[in-house]
Amino acid sequence: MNDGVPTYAVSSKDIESSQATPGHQSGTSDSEEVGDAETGIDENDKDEPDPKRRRNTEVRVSSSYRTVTEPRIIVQTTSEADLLDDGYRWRKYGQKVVKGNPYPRSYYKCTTKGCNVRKHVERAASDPKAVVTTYEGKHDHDIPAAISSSHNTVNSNAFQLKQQDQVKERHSLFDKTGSANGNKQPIARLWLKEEQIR
DNA sequence: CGACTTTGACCAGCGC
DNA sequence: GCGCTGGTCAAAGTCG
Repeated sequence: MNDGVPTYAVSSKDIESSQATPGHQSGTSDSEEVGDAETGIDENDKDEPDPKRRRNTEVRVSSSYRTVTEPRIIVQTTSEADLLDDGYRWRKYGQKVVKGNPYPRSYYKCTTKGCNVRKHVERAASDPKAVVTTYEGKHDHDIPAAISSSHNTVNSNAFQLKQQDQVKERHSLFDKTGSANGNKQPIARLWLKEEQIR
């Protein structure tokens, strides 16, 4: 997959299972197709294609274009919440159902100006409670102070340290506040381990 | 009013 | 060469 790209993964077993999932049929692409409803809508006016469609995009930054040189960090958390608030602000830009996993994968971008960090969030097929977050790139900025979540800030600091020092360690997150308030933020466990994925 | 989410479509790589 | 799959874009809609 990626060669020479340092990838920090966690619980490779889970990741493996979520990737491979043998015995799982794709079953996608129901024979839905465009049936009939659409037809008859300004057929003649082909001059104006769907506004949704973007035809002439100058430069597409497709995944394949990227010369994967950014560090990829895979973080697995055990949480009931889909989105793990790590202190940064993210904007969702897509969601896709990937093969072998009944749960959709969500794509987020860091909304900080100039920061091109992306992250993918998906649940493990085998364990719905396991949320796998894949970070691509590194934040070249501080955690936005606007984020009002002290407990999360602690988490992010720890995470940032992991990124920088690349230390392998295990962390318990949201522990103090999570149990104290016991509602907004579920207790999540973050497993960080340095690992090379080839 | 601004920021964010949702959702469908497009595109390129990869496998068969 | 074709079809499938994953990843991203962008407009519309929603919420604070």
